[in-house]
Amino acid sequence: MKKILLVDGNNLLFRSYYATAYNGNFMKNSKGFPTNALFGFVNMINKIITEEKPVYIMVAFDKGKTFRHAKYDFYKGGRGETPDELKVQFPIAKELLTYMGIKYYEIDNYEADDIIGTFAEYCNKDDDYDGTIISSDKDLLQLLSNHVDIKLLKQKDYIRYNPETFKKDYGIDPINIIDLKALMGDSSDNIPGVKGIGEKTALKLLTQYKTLDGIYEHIDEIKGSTHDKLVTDKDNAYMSYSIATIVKDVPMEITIEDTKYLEPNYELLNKMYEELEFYSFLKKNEQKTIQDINVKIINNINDIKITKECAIYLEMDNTNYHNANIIGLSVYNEDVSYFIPFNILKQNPEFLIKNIKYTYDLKKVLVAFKYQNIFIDLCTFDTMIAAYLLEYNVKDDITYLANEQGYNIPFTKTDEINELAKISIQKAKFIYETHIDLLNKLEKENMLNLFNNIEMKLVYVLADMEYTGIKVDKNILNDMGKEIKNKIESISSEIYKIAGNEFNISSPSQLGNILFEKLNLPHGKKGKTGYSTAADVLEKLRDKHIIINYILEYRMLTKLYTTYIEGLINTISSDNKIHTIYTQTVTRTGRLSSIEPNLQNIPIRYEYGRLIRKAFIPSNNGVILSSDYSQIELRILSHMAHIDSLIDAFKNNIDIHSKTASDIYHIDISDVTKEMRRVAKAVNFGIIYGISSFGLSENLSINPKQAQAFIDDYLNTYPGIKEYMDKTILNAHNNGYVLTLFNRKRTIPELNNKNYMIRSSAERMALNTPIQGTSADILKKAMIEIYDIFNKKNLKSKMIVQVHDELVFDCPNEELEIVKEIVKNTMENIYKLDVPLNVEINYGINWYEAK
DNA sequence: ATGGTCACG
DNA sequence: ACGTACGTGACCATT
Repeated sequence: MKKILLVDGNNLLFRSYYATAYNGNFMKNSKGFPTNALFGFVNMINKIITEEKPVYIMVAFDKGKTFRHAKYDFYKGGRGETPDELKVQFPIAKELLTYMGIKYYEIDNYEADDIIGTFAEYCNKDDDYDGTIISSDKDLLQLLSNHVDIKLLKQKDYIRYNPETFKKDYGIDPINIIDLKALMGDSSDNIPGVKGIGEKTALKLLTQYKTLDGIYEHIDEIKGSTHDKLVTDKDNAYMSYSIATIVKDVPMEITIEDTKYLEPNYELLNKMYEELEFYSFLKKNEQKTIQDINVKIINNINDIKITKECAIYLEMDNTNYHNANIIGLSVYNEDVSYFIPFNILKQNPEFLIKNIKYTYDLKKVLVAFKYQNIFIDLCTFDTMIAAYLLEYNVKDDITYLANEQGYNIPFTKTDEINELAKISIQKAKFIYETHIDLLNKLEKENMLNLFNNIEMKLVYVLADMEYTGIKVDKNILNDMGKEIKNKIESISSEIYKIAGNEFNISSPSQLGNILFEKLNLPHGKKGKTGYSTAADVLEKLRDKHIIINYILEYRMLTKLYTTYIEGLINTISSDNKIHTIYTQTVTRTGRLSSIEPNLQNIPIRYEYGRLIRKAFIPSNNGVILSSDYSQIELRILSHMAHIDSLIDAFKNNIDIHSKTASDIYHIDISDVTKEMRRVAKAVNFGIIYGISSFGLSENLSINPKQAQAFIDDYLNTYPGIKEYMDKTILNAHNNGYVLTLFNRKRTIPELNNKNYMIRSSAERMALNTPIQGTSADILKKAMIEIYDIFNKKNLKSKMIVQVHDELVFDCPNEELEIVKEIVKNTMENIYKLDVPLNVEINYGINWYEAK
């Protein structure tokens, strides 16, 4: 059996163009030639080839006047024009394919679909071949057969359909997609369909009568308005049917054997990549040679001569630097390129560290050196941070970024010191050579304050927090673990008894089988793999069967056991502390995240899980002190949108959710019930997240209409919020990005996506990011300031954990009062908004008691 | 490797 | 009619 890939070239190019284009502002090479669609296209083709390993592959394009109408009209604002910036990329795509060793076809007056349809038909007629279609266009589903499947591309990944899986999902045979389209139409394809009939009605009709013909044969059995609509639009339905049908007999003298995937012509391909400035693709085809730098591997500390600022790259043997050894240090500037093995380095690093100015992942360097009792404090430029702020793709391995920037550093992991030194020094070289460019870019974006005064300073704060760590009482975790384990065992046997057999309760698919097949409970939404057994689905089934309670209990207990008992115990170091790593370059909003372990999601909402916090204790006699901002995001929103009534409420310390409740229910605040407050709280969250009636309705378990009524009431009460939201979205569309108060930038290419769902999601990001991001900025500023004050006052107290709007301190008893004062004062006054910031402080003998 | 689930703000 | 809340990370089962 030989496999042929049938790639929808038009679809791929259009997708990648519109995924990354916003208002004429998109990727071009330095000559100004647009390259955004091509970049995605090449990426996609490479990915498909790695994943599918085809023997045969062809790419189809539309050509000439397409009679099944402009599928992409929607994008073109009805003008029927493909944007010039996209048009010019088509010929290049075809040229690239040729160099890649891939055949492409375009045939006068046919669409890509038809060529694919014809190849699909070849596969159906010849048992030697199987075809796989690559496209995001659901039209092509009609081509599914025993010999043809499809990889239906989604935003991030794909779904693979064959006739069976398709029928399972849609309830009709693939070929009836045509009948479906004939009924429901397709606006993106200019297929009218029958007016007033949507997917639901169409599917109902088709399950009963199988085809369009079937429906009209039994038209008398169909009653009501559906009947009338069908009669009125009969002609349209049949016309739509013919438009929706993909041609399977395009006259062409091509055979599958013609489409054999050939060896690429690397010379021409690379030349083209050079032209397009696709350096990251270039490297894949080149010999992985190492540029000849004269690297000196230092054997004697006295051989080192450094007179000016240099870039360094630290080589370690593990990505978790709390548990890793230093292999050596590369040092680079125009005059020197050294590789200093660890045993030499540790002899006398003092003279070196004052010249360390440019790094990649400074925090890693700081922490690793702290473990060696070496303290660095003069480095002011970190490539990783700069690149993150400028929205480059930043990973903890520098090689990715360097290669994306046109460098050619191999990913090879090696123990051989000469080779390692050569590779390592190139990383330092990359850091040295690019720092000015990055600084210029930061300046151009008005981000120097954010970079220098927030992010770079924060690196030192975080390094100290990570190195300090938080002390953990292992016995408490062990004791809880024993209790939880017993509970899990008895609940499991209870579940097996009810189910009638033993199975893996942790397997969603096995559990789904038991619940929805064996016990016949009503099932809700289904995902790609089967029925959902998520907590919100099970919650609705609580009354239907006692097993549900047991399962929810089992879920909670196993989560606690695996993640918070076993998981945490595994991360405790020999000093009885947990040393997390705060990732400063991951989130799209500017928040931190915490890994290995994640200390930002330790249970708190439910009492039993919350007990885990008893294991987090002060390092000596003292307290764990926690300080958190109350409703910081709502305050920021009130500030940014200038909502006087909310600002006043905050000024007067009025409970904001009750205030909102009184406003949207139009009652006095003293008459607000708990339930009203709960609803108002959900609405407030919704506003921050970029509200949708559906989202709110899900959250509150009410119907979307009621939810919409709440939203309308809210926005009528606070017209300023509505204006602010409209303005934010409009600006986001115009610019293609949003900013926080401190100029942190988030580019959102999906704002222009043709898909309503994706575009809406982008708009919600545009609404949420300035709020969440500004909150993150403020937290970071407060952390830096508190850290400085603690140092200046020589306090023993330590900031040890950050949880987005909360800081946690390890505080000796004698410093309790001063720390309370410093922390509250600093956090509340770190930045003046039109609203006051309010901080609550709690403390106790462990994290649990600090509530 | 990826999706489902669930822990947090 | 579409099919949804924003931002994360860890673990398990499954491919």
